[in-house]
Amino acid sequence: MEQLNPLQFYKCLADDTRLKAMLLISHEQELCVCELVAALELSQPKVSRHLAQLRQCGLLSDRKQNQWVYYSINKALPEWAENVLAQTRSANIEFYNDDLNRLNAMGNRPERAANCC
Amino acid sequence: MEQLNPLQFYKCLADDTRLKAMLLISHEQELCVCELVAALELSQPKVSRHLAQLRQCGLLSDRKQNQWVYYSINKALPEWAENVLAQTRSANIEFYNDDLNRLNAMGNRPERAANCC
DNA sequence: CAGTTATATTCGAAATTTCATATATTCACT
DNA sequence: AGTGAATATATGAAATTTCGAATATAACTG
Repeated sequence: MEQLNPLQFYKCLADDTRLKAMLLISHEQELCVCELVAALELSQPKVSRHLAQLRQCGLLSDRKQNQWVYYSINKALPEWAENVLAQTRSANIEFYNDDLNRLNAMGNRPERAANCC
Repeated sequence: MEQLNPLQFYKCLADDTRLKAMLLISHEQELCVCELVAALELSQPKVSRHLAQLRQCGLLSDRKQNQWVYYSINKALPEWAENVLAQTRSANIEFYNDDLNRLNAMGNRPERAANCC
């Protein structure tokens, strides 16, 4: 993958679904599609499509475990982009706070325990 | 003007003309429309339209002096947004370096001296 | 006041993006 | 094999964004 260009980076963040997904994932380290569907109250195909775009542009990584696909911030992101995300996340909690509450209220979340065994 | 929302902010940055204009202005403190037209090699109405949008969203301020309108980064920008711009600008010089060179090569630039008398 | 330069705005067309819906795939469980 | 849950993708329509071209405004110049 060629070096992330700032225009492409900001185009990725210039959509409500993608921006909230990025901030939620950044806040939670890792989220699977069904958790994002519940938190954002959006259709599964819509969420999946935007996550695919974020992965293709190099903003997210995914890992498959059992039936779930977990997305996380790509570790290979340039430092400036990491900083941009961190700044945005910590200064705009009210922007995604409702989504965070729905996430925490969600029942039947996939067990992350399996991650470490 | 209501509080700048991160989605609106990133939508403003998600266009080649607007992003380069923001980075150039951030780099030079202040630029007028004709300087941006020369640096970006774009039509005057196109540059003007994008600058108007950036001003309306609160990213830029303008000041009129004689026949020129100078645009600068809005001092009232939230700190996180200022930091985002600063990070982006210093880590992506190659993204707008050609434009900067054209700006410096430009003859007949309006005299900024009048600014201080 | 006529001409020139700098900037802004309008408007419909073109390009891009987003979306809902339907369908495909993969895996777990029985 | 058969069912259901989680995820991905294809497709054409709808919405949004961007653009060029024409025109408007405002200020300086002679």
